[in-house]
Amino acid sequence: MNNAQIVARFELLADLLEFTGANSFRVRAYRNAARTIQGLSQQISDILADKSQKLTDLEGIGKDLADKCQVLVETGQLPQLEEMQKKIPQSVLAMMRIPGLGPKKAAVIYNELKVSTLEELKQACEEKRVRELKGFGAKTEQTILSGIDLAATAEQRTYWAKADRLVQRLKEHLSDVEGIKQLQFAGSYRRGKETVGDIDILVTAKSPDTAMDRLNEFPELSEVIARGDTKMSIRLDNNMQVDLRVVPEESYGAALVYFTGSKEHNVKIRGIAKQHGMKINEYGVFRVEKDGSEQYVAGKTEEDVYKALDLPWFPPELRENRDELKLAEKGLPKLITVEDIVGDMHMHTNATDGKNTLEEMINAAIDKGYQYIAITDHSKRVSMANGLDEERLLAQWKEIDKLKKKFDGKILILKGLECDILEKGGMDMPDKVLEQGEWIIASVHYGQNQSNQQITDRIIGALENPNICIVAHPTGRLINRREAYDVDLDAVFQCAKENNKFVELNANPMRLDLNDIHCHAAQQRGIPIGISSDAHNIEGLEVMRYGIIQARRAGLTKEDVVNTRPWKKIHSLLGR
DNA sequence: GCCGTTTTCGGCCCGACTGTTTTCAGTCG
Repeated sequence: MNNAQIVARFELLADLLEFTGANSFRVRAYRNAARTIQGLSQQISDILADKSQKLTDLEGIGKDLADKCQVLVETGQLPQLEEMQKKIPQSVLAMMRIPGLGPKKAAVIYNELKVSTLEELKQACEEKRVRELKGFGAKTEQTILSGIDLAATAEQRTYWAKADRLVQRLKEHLSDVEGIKQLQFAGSYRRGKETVGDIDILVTAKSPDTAMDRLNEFPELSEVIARGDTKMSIRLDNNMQVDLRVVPEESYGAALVYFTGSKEHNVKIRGIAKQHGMKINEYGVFRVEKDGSEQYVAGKTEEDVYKALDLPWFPPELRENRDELKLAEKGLPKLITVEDIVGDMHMHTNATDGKNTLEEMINAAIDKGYQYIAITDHSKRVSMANGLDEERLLAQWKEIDKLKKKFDGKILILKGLECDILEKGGMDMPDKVLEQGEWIIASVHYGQNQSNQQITDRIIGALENPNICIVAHPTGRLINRREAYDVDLDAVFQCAKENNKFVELNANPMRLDLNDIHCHAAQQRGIPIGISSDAHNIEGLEVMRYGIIQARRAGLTKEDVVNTRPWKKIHSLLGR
């Protein structure tokens, strides 16, 4: 049983426990453990097999959950979970996804009305049976009814890049409003998560109503979920929720910390505040006096808030309660920025499935100020993309040799290829050809359903080939669309390290592969990471910034990344 | 269920908003 499967079991158990009204801290313990495991780059089964390691050393995993992990790995089952699943139909849990319906209310509906599916619940609402329950009313019934479809279709988070476009429209809409002083988008958007659930807006304003009235006029608004003195929630036509919060100026920094999250980071710093005899909430940091009174200490800016707790300001991308607090003790890393990037080493032209010509791509790269680019079209196995065979590739490289002269002094153009790793292993191009190139990428496009062993062997085989420089999108996942293929990244990293090879962070917002956790693991092993656009047209070069955000979440600095260096340095990194 | 510079018990972050009550429980972030 792999980590993802263990995580799913623990999450399900947490849901079931919550539904049965278990101690909420116990529920949280399961969720925390699931989170920790999700963030591991090593398999639980490997840790168990390694006598020098202990599961209980992991944060949030004590004796009990360590035992449960072991049982899961060894038997693939968890008796406690089986028990609960027998008692509670899984369809009941879907009710808890309806906005406004939590575990308590869902349990009442299930126990009193014997309703266990969304379909039955809809019927019960329509027959006005729900409003008869104690603690329920006509309004709640209506909320449930309108939320049922949402619960059925929801669960899909929006790509960061798409959320960003919405944020820009909201920013524009709220920009020239008289009375709004400060405005910032917070939440997972600000932390740069690869997907975003909802949009959080924080403002300071003369009166909350100015901001709320303006949001109320947003053209994409479909309904107002709630509106109080300082807080307003709306839903948009695309079902996305937007929360607006208005705070006083002296609380702006504290509120920004609070609403940027993550929840886990906040819980942690609240604990630290307590140790300091202080309290932190969205209004500020307060010293708690012996008589119980509270004294405002800080809150105007984020820097003030962290400083009051003897902490440095954390870039939002690091606020995940992974290891940022430990890092802070020796000084936070200087995270990479998009300005550090001096070249792009993965792009396609109209020779294969790209839209633009060689020269168009080159000129676009010059406009971006790059020192160099690698032209890396597909190899022939990717027939769908009109992949290059030996003859066409050599012709393209000949052309590039000419262009090298033409663009001399302006930009360096590298002869590259995105060469497929064949299903049976081996490269989709003879070595005698590959060795004439300057930057050969290896990637898996076919046979993605193969076993862990097969896929791992294929990638390792590629990295051991002296002509290969880097493995592209190493896990093959497509966010919200396709799971990663079953690959032993530990073994891949090991091989990359031994052979002076690199791994890619593909900046396409649907890929972002490697993800933040894997990039961090590669960094810790000292494997240089190449951040590439994988552009298929000139506009595609712009996705580099999404890769940078992901890299920042991984804690990468300029030094960890391949294409922050001049080409000559990269050449020597490869041991050439 | 986890955790420990208040250390093996007793905490565990904290406040806004809603709907249903008639002072508050539930939900959410």
